[in-house]
Amino acid sequence: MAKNGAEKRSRRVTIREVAEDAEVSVAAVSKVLRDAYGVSDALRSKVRASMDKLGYRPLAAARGMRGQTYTIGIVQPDLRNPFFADIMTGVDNALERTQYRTLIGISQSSTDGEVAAVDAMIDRQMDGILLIGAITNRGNLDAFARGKPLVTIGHHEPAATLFDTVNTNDQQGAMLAVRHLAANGYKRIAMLSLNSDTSTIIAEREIGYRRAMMEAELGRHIQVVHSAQTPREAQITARRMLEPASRPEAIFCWTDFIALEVISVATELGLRIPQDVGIVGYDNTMYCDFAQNGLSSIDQSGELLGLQATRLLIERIKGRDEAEHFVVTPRLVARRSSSRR
Amino acid sequence: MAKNGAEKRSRRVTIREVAEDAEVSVAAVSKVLRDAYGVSDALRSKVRASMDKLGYRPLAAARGMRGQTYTIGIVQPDLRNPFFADIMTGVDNALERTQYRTLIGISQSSTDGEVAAVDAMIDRQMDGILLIGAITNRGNLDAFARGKPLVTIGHHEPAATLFDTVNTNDQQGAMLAVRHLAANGYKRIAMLSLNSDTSTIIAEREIGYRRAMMEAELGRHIQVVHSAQTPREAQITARRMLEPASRPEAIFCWTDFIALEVISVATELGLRIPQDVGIVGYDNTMYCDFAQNGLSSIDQSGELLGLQATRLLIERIKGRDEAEHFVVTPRLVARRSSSRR
DNA sequence: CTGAAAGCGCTTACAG
DNA sequence: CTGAAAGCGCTTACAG
Repeated sequence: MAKNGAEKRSRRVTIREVAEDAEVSVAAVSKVLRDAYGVSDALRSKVRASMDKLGYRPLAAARGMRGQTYTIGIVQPDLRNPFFADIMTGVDNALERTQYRTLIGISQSSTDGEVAAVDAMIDRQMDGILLIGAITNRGNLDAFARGKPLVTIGHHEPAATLFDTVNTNDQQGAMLAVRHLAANGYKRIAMLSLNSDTSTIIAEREIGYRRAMMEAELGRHIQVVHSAQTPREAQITARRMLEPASRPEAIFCWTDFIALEVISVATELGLRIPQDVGIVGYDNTMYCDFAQNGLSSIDQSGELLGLQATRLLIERIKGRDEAEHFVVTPRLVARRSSSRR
Repeated sequence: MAKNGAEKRSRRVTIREVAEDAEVSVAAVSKVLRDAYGVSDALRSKVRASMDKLGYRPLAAARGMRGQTYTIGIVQPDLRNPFFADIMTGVDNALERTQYRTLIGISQSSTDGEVAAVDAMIDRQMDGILLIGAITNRGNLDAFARGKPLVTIGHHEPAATLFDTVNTNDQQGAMLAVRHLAANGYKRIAMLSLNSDTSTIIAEREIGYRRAMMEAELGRHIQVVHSAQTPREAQITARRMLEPASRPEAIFCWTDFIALEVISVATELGLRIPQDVGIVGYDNTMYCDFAQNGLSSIDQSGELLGLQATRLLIERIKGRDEAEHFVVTPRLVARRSSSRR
């Protein structure tokens, strides 16, 4: 069994060996490790020297049994969405010059998957959890938050008290998209949304879409189509939407990723963008800027969201227990895909 | 300090409470948990009932102190490269119906970052480590492998004995790309490679490129240009390569991601693809298939790589200690970007 | 300022 | 088949 391999594996240097080498107590070494108060400079440097000499590294799991593991767990639904990389840039910036490391878990875009992923993080003694694109209900989120400090990104729960939320104003983001398309002369503007009755950001974007359509007196053209987020499903849905009989003049997509699929299908069908169909995405990921895409999109500052969420999480870990709810104002970035004028 | 928040946090149900509830010993509960031998059905079901009743969840960190954590650490250099998602699909498939979970760490594309990321995994008691796109030297890899079972994806080290490697034949992949371009009438074929003197897969691809160019009697046109993998750097390099004076007829890019940048810059400059410039990428990620890209690419079966690497890692965890080196044959997928004939 | 001792939640021989 | 006890590598009161 595991014995063979394990036996041969090099034993770790422990805090006890460092203590022996430095001729101090184990407790003293622990204090140096944690930068705790009440350690003389002489003792500290003696211990540091022994640590270096022996190549000591603290075992996070053991530290976690009593104190912290200095690890933040990030739970994310879909590795294929490049927006996640933007968020992570902000997270990394916030964590620079701290002892914390991040570990990423994938929630597989289902409620069960999300619960399992967060539970796994709690079981593995993360000091705090950053949950991205949550789709589970308030009850579960509260339960998570009772287990560990919790901050969500991309989930609206303004009345939550046990955890913090970080969002852009998604309703406003959708309104920016619709107003922009309307200003460019598009009237039959459809929305290609995510097939989810649990995502609050999707709900908000749909509300914004409807509101802006009404405001622009295009209420009779309101059409919301839902699709799963797999490339395959998105493609099928796009193909259906672009059939000549019912083709909208413009499509507002809930994320860039899906908008790129629509551009692809439209291109295949010989449709010209933006003349035959206008397209606006969401997230303003790096793909929008490629000349072959030229995709207009709603920028929600992923980097800022990641940065702010991480700051809030650290505060929570340090003991804050009043909730904070942070909301960023989105911004439209117009490119070729929607500029008919 | 952390006290306030921590004090309020709900205490976990421990193995001891389960034992009390089921009126058995702690050791008995542990055995049920691990599906160990020597437990009667009666005892097992009694314990299971108590676990469910109390909502018991084992604490991985505590298990790890003596046994396994049932966690596999995956270290990866760049979240923006979509090829990683393909690998993860294979990993997840291999782990289905096992107790293992994955946790992903980012190595920031530097040697120091890679060492730090792997060390962090070891400190956090992962049962095994999957290292993707390694750039560190043999000595460090051996040191990692002495700490934990280790398998690499995308790193050639055929003589390694302490860890397994999983790769496509990168030399062959590059040769496929060049032969395909040559067959399509391109002669001045340049390679846009990664700025790295430590990546063995890059080295192999460059060797393959040179070999195929010689074979096609295009040796005088050999040109290898290096760029960092940030979108910005890639863009600057592409712009330089596409200047009229020195423009190659075709560019073979070390990864799709970079090829998309080249398509973007070429499109901006008004160059037609594939007439004015032919392009082939590597990895055959989902973006290749978008009609606006139509990017020919070398498929290296990311899903298979992930699946096989995970299987090997589990074997290592279970005790295997002879090295295995798995190599997949790459395959060219031709699309519009290179089809001049 | 320093250290001995208890304990975190598990697993592992070992004895019965 | 079952259980009492030691121990994994740390941190945390507490005493000096």
